[in-house]
Amino acid sequence: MALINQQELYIAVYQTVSEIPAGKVATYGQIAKLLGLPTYARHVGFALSNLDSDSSVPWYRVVNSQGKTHPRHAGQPSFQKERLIEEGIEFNKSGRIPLKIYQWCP
DNA sequence: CTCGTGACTCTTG
DNA sequence: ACAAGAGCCACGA
Repeated sequence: MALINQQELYIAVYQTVSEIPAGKVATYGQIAKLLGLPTYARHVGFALSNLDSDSSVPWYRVVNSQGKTHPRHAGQPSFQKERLIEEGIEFNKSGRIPLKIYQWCP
């Protein structure tokens, strides 16, 4: 699908993120690529930053390419971990998610 | 038009 | 595994 307004991009991001099944994770870059925007990883992240805490979008299933989240946004680092573990996702020794196993493959 | 900003990604060392 | 630098695109001032 061809976008491209910030608003449309946000909507598309929310929709795509919502499609992520439980027990799987995706990276910002992956979301962007799925939308046909390989270089829009930052915008994907920005779209999620606009998200309200009341939103039903599972943003915690979205991590960066290293299977981790930046400390920049991490208000509650344990929240994401607990939430993911609850869905069956386990963390590596270094606290990262093994994307090889848990990355969402559409 | 130029500059600064942003939940990112990739390549190096 | 971690840190730093460069690249990337859209938007507001």
